[in-house]
Amino acid sequence: MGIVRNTKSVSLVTDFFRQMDGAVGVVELVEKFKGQMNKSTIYRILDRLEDEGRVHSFLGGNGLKHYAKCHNCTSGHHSDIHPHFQCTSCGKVECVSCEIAIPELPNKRIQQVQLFLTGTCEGCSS
Amino acid sequence: MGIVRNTKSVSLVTDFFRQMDGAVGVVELVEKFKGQMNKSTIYRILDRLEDEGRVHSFLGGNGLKHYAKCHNCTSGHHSDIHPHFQCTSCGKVECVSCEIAIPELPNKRIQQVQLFLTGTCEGCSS
DNA sequence: TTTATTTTTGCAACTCAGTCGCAATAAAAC
DNA sequence: GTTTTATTGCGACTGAGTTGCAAAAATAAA
Repeated sequence: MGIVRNTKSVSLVTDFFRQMDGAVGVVELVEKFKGQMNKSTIYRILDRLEDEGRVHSFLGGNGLKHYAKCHNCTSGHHSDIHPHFQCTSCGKVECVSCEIAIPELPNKRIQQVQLFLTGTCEGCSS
Repeated sequence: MGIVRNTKSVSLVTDFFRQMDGAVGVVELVEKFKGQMNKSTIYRILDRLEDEGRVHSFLGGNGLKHYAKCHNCTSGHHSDIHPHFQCTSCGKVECVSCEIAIPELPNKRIQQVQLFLTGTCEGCSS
């Protein structure tokens, strides 16, 4: 259904994503907005933003839900599929803008590819 | 530490993996062995089998832990890294024996690659 | 600007995967 | 057979995520 009403909580979250590059775990978002909104509210707003194609979600290396803003997605269709990278040193998670080579498998039709990379980021490897 | 004692529970689990091709979620294992062993026991046995290099674990599309038997791994070192595939129709999860092309990213050192594929398996696409 | 309508929020209680401490049990060693 | 030590069962717990419902806030209507 998407976002219908521009509430204070909605603009807090959208503002956050506007100035946020990279991805963030829901746990951190709940922590960040604790005191400003309820945890259910965050989950619900993120759901709606995802419906609208304004953020996309994926599971981090720990299996926990992460969100990052979309770039060319529309409501109901997420078109920017890309790998995600997490630095083992600083923990930061980011979207990686590169093509994923979809493997051809005999007798299988691949519909979705989730690629999660772990390593050391530029800041931490120096 | 690995498996030190060959208990009834341990052989039930190892027997299961011996005749199991593909991967299985912990939830299904807990369900399968309900009545024969406690859920904590399953988790602990799987941990130890993984330490030993006899099974490997990964997170399924739902973020839940899955296990599959290893082929050429040793205690402390898992050498068979491969993608995993889940059929959206029958739900079956399997290990895919193909090489993963590790993407080169500027200023990043990639240490680990997790590739999870979703689609339709041969049985379900006919 | 007041009232009515409908969405959104807060809250508290819940589900479910996974973990933990500890006493009881079972395997292996002696 | 007895002792030692790993393993198990149990129950309680943690932490992410969900849900129902009444209260509050946003938009639409008057």
